[in-house]
Amino acid sequence: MAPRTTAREKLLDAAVKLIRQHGYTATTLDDLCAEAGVTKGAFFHHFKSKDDLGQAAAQFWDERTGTLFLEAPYHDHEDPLDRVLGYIDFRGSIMDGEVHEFTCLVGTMVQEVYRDAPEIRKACRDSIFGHAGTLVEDIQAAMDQHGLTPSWTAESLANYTQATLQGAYILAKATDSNEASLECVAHLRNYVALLFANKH
Amino acid sequence: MAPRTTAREKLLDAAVKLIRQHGYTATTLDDLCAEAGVTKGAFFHHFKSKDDLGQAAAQFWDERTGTLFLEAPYHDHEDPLDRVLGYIDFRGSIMDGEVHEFTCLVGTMVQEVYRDAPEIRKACRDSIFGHAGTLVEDIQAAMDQHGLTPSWTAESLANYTQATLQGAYILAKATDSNEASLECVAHLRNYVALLFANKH
DNA sequence: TAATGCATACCAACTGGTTGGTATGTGTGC
DNA sequence: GCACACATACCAACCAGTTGGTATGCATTA
Repeated sequence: MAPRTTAREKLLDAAVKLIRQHGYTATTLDDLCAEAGVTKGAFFHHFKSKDDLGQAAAQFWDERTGTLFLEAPYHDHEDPLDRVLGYIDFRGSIMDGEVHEFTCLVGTMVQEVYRDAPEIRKACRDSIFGHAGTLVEDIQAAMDQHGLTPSWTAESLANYTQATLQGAYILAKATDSNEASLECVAHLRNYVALLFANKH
Repeated sequence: MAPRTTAREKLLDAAVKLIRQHGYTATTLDDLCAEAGVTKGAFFHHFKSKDDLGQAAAQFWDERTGTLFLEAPYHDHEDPLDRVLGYIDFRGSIMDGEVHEFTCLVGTMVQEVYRDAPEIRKACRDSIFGHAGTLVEDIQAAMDQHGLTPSWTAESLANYTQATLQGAYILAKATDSNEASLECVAHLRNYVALLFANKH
């Protein structure tokens, strides 16, 4: 990925890192500027307020992760079910390194700001549900291919994957480890496999 | 439940309410004292610091929710699988009212403090995994009764229920609604039902 | 071609209000 | 009297945001 050169991009990178580590409120403007290597003046040249930065960070996160998933190998499978299972496997494969490196910016941020910063909440919602939306087509295709007409929808299953992954991140932060999180990914994979195991 | 009479209990109630609404860091000592109807002097008589209150709040949450679940009707089922499924149904039945009323204090708090307040992180971990632990016996009994010897463990399935519920709370905060959350509970229930649907 | 004016991207210092916490005082019950 | 459970007043540090400035680039004009 091209190195960030502008102050705005540096601040967004700093926001992704520090907010995942410390939360939104505990991350101060001074922290962000120090991490980005710019001054408060530069900050306020690009952002109207701290909340403006938070909203931009959620959108930036959505774009960046969107690119990551767009280029992920699970799209290469021909079978839609393999794509869905491959997506879950991919999510597990990137649950590595320091906890803050693989946990989610928007899931972290929305927990504490959902009442006080509606614009940030909406940006977080759009990121989470927008990302879930990228899975719906493959899930629906797998349902059609298997002749499934269950009581649940492709959309609710897609949302469910995001909920369990967000919850896995909470377990990671609670334990400061990825062990319980990876077990959750295995259960999620098992659930999807079970759903489509039934023959029609 | 008996009304809270001491300042300490009032502060803990205030902490549960305000931290679920605003997050830990954004909830100030002044906010807590105002909500509890006491002064800073009372606060610091009972708590050494804000972080001390945070740790006590996590423990208080664990005790209070422990009592709630201990008295929940799902224990009445004779069949252990019915108790597990009943537990999930119960979790869904209390996902009602204002979002902050049914979301989780410890899941909210650990997201932002896990690096900066290890004592709070541990109290949150103990609450989450301790609560998961209360399900292990029923899950194991259901496994034994159904003759299941899967690759996963009762403990990992118990942890998985907590992860998906925590994630469901994140979706609730992102959408300011319980709709997506209840769908997640339905998927969780479906998964557990599927696991035990197989005959031996 | 050079001067000028303006826009942009910053910088360093500053500000008013807030914050977590401290010091001291007071009332009550034993 | 002392311990306890508070209340009040205060403090130093911190916070988000502001202010006045500089440096640079670009378009326009003479």
